Amino acid sequence: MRLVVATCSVDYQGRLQAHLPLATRLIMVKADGCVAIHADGGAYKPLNWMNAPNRLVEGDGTWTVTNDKGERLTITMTEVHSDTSVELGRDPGLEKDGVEAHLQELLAADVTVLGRGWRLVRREHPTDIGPVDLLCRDAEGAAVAVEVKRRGEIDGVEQLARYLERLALDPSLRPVRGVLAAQVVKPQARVLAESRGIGWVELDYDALRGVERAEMTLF
Amino acid sequence: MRLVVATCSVDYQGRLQAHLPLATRLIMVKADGCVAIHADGGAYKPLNWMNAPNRLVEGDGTWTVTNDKGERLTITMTEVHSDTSVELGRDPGLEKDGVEAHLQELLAADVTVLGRGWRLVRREHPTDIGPVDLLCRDAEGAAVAVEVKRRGEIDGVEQLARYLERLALDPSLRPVRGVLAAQVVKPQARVLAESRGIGWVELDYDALRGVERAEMTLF
DNA sequence: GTGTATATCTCGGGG
DNA sequence: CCCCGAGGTATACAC
Repeated sequence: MRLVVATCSVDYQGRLQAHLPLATRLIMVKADGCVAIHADGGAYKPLNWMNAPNRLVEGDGTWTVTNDKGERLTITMTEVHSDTSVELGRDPGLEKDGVEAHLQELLAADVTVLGRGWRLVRREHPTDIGPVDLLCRDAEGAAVAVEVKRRGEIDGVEQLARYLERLALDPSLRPVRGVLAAQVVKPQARVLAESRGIGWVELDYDALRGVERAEMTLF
Repeated sequence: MRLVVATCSVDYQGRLQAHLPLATRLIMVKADGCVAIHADGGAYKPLNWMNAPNRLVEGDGTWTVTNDKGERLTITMTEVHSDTSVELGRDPGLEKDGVEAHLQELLAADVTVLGRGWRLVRREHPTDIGPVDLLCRDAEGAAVAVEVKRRGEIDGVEQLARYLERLALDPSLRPVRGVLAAQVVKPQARVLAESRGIGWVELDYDALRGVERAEMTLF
């Protein structure tokens, strides 16, 4: 990784046009070639950047970074305050827990959390516009499509509604109803869901995990 | 801005739980207090981070960053390879051109681009689920809701459809139709729009800007 | 490659 | 503060 502190102006031309007036900034060049220009604030997002793969040409006080999509980043430096490189090596990567995929796993392991007597037919049940998170049958044997979210918002309801439209075309599933399952279901999402005849349920992640742990201990 | 290169492991607990095994990384601390841990690849996004405002406590080989939302980032360093600080000063900020807001401005300045004889009623016309980008009247005086996007995709059609549902409840607007206006309208979006009776139009950004420039020259 | 969904999204605006 | 919408979203994954 190369770290350059320089007084510079920057121009980006590609998906939009953007210009940074002259100021002192940090320019980070990673091993994969990506370039990021950071100010001393504004969370982790750089002011400007160019992802890999790209080509970096260092000219006289000007760096030009281009890629195959026709994007171009031009850094014009009036003064370079420091220019250091450091070898970091390959990173073992981030281990996550508590994202939607995990929530879906926990639910799939015991869909009776959603309703007494329910059973799982299939995870990631395919439709022609994308996969439904969980396809279940309720105690009466009726099909239920479940959309799992960390946060239940309007777009989750829309997504489920689109799937329901498709699933309803399959005679073996009809009639099919939908349930939005999330740790939190926002008020707007509740309103929209109810107005479309879609159910919703809030999940307790820690309890789900506790249930799983208890069962793993049991067997 | 402070830049520390260290061999460290990292744990984050908050919106999810995440762990980074021991490896050498760059730790960036900005003037506003935000902390980001970068590997030597993976675009500009850090592996782990903590936004401002927060509290950073430096202990013996361990940094602990906490905030009021109950999030906690713990960095355990086994070796510090370098630790430098640099004064960057306040950044003048990014100037953008070519984003949706600008597209909407250009369209609002001349809605006849969308249809002969159209006139603009209001920009950001409010509904109870959000504002419609442009509300117009066509040559016959019928209401038209226009959703402006840089790229017209399925979610833009859904968004406009939701607005149309609401607008149709207003007798003074009924009947109201919708048009998705974008520089590019994706095939799926076209299909979905047409199946819902929503129109779509592709815009030439440069031409729009040229028209505006020409008019500004004229008057 | 396009298409679809997720994200500790980030960021900004409005109430 | 939350809610909502845009983003050069980025990123992963399926087709």
